[in-house]
Amino acid sequence: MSDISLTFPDGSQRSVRKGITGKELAESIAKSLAKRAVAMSVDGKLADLADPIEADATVKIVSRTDPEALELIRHDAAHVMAEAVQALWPGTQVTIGPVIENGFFYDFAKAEPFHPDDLAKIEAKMHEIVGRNAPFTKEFWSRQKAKDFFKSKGELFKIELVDAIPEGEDLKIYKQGDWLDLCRGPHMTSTGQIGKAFKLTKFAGSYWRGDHTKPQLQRIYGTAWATEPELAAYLRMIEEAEKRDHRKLGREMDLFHFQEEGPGVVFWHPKGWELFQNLINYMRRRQNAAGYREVNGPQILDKSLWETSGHWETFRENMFTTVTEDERTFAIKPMNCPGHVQIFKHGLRSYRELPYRVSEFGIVHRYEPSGALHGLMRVRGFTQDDAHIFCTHEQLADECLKINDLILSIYRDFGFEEVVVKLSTRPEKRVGADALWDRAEAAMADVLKKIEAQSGGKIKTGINPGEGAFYGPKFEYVLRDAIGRDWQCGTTQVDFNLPERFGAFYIDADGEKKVPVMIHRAIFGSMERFTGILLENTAGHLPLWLAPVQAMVCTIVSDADAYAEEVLELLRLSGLRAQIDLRNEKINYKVREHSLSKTPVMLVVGKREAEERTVSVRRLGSQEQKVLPLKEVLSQLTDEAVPPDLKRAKRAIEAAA
RNA sequence: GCCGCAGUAGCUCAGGGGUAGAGCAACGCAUUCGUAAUGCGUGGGUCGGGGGUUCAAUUCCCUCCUGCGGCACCA
Repeated sequence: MSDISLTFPDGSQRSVRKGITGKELAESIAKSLAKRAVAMSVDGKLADLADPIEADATVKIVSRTDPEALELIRHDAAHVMAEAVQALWPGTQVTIGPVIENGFFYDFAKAEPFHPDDLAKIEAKMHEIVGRNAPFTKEFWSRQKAKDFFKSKGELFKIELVDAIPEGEDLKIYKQGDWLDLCRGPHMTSTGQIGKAFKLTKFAGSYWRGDHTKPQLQRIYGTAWATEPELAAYLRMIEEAEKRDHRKLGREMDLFHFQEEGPGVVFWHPKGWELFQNLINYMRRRQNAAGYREVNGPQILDKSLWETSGHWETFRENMFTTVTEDERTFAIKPMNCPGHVQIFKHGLRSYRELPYRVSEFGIVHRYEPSGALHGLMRVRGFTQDDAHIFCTHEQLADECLKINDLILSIYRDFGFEEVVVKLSTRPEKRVGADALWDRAEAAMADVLKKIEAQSGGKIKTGINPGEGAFYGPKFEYVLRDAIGRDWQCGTTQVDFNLPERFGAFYIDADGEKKVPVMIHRAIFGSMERFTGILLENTAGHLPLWLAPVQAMVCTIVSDADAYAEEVLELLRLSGLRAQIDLRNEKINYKVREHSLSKTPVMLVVGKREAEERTVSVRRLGSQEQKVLPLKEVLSQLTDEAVPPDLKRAKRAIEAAA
């Protein structure tokens, strides 16, 4: 029998018998290793320990605590959960149970819904199965055998899965004791390797194959880790995430609320609106500096306009409409683009005016599915930091790159450095000829390459096939927040359709009428949603330039009231958003209250400060107190409160002058 | 929209076939106090809406609305 050469993680090489299994290999290396081994990695690909190694490869024996084993623990836990559910509720069909970030799920078909208490029952049964420590064994079955078997068990979904496996591919069955499942593998050596560090977290509805026209299944989510401290740390992390839920922060900080009569629309309170306006003002400055001019389009327009734009055909079910006394049908705008095209079209445009960039903080309404609504993150009425650029084909790529620069620069101002740019290509439901789509997608693919190259590898890119807007392909900018969640915010969409549909044109240098290309772009996307993201990212600890109330002057005794009023007045004259708390309460009480409402700066004044004309400064999140001269505090705070773009401008002016 | 769960005072929540309770908040009084809750007192609820069962419904049933967790959809 011939030998093969294996390379190990430490770089050493060894010649072994061809067809040696991972288990044999581990045993030949060290008994202790064989004991710890749960799987192996062959050329970076996880495999069962019982698999034979047939060719030269880099091999690592994986033990339970290796990072590679984590997905196996989770996958094995999914299998054990499926066994547990079938043991508790015979007749339940199993479907699929993949590993996901931080855990796993399994989708079941069961006539009776699960009850919340069932999670504990299933968990207990899982512990029992893990305790039995039955080995995972793999068998290769014929298609027919598998189908006959699952048919006899009434597992109709599994039969569909068998049919979906391409001809020529092995059909693997993994057994754990008496229970078995169709599975691609690999698995660890036995159920006992899963350990105890798992927990079922929630259950939910789902659709077979993710398709809402297919049967509804019941999904159970779980999390699993190699060790119990890791599980505990994960559960703590979840708790932390809940604490920074923007809906909770919105209430605690008195920023906004929702109520029954307005599903999906926001009631902004004074402090929330202040924050919102700070964001708008920042964006307005950035856009104006980048050559955009702000406009405002009508909120309600005749149906005919939406027919021309194609919205009536492709977006109708998402639109709020109204019929007036005279029986005209109007729609509340779900997008700003048709309005901007009207502005472009008004009067004759010369090629000299291109690129023609118009921006609008456009309030749009979309009838979103009820189940999609989620705080500020998904609403039915929201403000877009929208803009449209009318340009020539030649200008298109350059404009996309300019937008890219602007977007990335703005995200950096909010501390979002990790950004992924994705190109979404033509969807099934679309307007425009395929030739136009070919052209747009080719141009965008080219720009995407440039974006990646330009960033020096910092920006990751990707493709979302079929997810473009109905009028054109788009770039989606996805940012990652402080706790690792991804949010799609910005978007750049190239549109060869709308200008043509509306008959928009410009007079070119040769005196001919030409149809411009239109670029739709948004940076925050939805101002509401970005506010929510920002709140969760900062856990409510907003930077001073954004905080609705920047400083709270708190008195210790009423003897300091007059001085406190004077401090307040000076703060306000300095352009700071300050408030005063003269209530007859202890300072502990005031500090606690303003800490809970996340006021960034507390300026405490008592008798001493009043006499010395100082203030005691306490920053949110810190117990430290600094007693400083009033003058110094004013200059420090005013400096800190300058928005990042104005700070840059200030520096630029100083450098140039 | 689909599946499941929930809706009780401004907030957080307890209760449960005989028309409701706590803490915080609010209001009043006292307290002038050095960095995360001063004390005492008072007021406040058609128990999400509608319908049904019942002598009696906040409680049980139906239905609608809203929210929550997913799915599907998406900025």
